[in-house]
Amino acid sequence: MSVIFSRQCEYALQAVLYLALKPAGTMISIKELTKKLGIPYHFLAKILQDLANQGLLRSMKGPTGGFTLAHPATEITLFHIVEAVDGLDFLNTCVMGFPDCSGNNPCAVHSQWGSLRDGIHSMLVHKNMADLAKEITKPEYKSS
Amino acid sequence: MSVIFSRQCEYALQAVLYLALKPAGTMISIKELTKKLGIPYHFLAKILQDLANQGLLRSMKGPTGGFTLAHPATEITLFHIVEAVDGLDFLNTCVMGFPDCSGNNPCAVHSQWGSLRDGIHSMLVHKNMADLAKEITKPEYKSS
DNA sequence: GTAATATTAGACCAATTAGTCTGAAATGTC
DNA sequence: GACATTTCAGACTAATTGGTCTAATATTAC
Ligand code: FES
Ligand code: FES
Repeated sequence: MSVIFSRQCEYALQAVLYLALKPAGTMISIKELTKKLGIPYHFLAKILQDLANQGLLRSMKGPTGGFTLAHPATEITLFHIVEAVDGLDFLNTCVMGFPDCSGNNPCAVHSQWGSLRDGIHSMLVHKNMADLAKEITKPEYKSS
Repeated sequence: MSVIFSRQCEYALQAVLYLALKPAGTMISIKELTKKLGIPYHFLAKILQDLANQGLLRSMKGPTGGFTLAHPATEITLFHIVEAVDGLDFLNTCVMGFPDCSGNNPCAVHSQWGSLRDGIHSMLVHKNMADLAKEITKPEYKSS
């Protein structure tokens, strides 16, 4: 199992971060992304298409075509991507799997989990792509 | 998607908690568990068998048979159950899906995720079944 | 010992998620 | 306009997880 987010979502996060590192408006092809990030070509294609349809990315066909951020990197957060790919269910589901995660009918770890979840939530909301681009040290993002 | 743990693991947590509410040594049948907790009978059977094989539960066949905790409720933590069912991968995998989650090659949210993860980890370790049994208010656990 | 009741074991099926393939449509270059 | 290169759309396959079914075995009660 992956941690919290689906693999699809993880790939989306990685790819969008890669785009954020390029000068605004630069078109990046799936080919380049798949080569640098090691994500299966056609799978990534579908994910990016989806993000484009949802307005997070812009795309263009033909040679010199590719994908680019649809908004300034400062305005795209991790949260936007997670929301677009996996949805927001993780914000109100119970760790122990009980159906109603709320103050009404809390499980025995509800309050503790609540604050941890808030922590995750705020991490996602406060980290925008420009921040991440500045902090990233992974080599696959750095070369050319 | 479930939050962090597989559905199997969620069911295990719910079931073990149910056992912890009964006087030590009381044998509880799958039938009772499945009725009270709404978990599919045969699926739960497999999960409990597995927990028994791993030494967390004791089981007995025949009428008056069933399952019971193999150790005092104070000595079984959420962590023990998660470890037995899902394993400990969640403790060292990257939120963004990168292969190596460590200080060597951290992603841009590694340190923040690290402390949140530690929070989850310590929640699991510090909550034992006796604690949970005391705190639980869910009706399905309370009636006889 | 017989019958009833419970777990055990393992094969099996269903649903979801991950990943592949093919062909069409758009765009840039010559 | 022909051609190469790219995304686009959707059907398809593979793998994992969730869930079902059946027959066997152990135990209790009569
Ligand atoms: S009810 Fe369990 S985490 Fe909210
Ligand atoms: S490297 Fe991403 S969370 Fe550790």
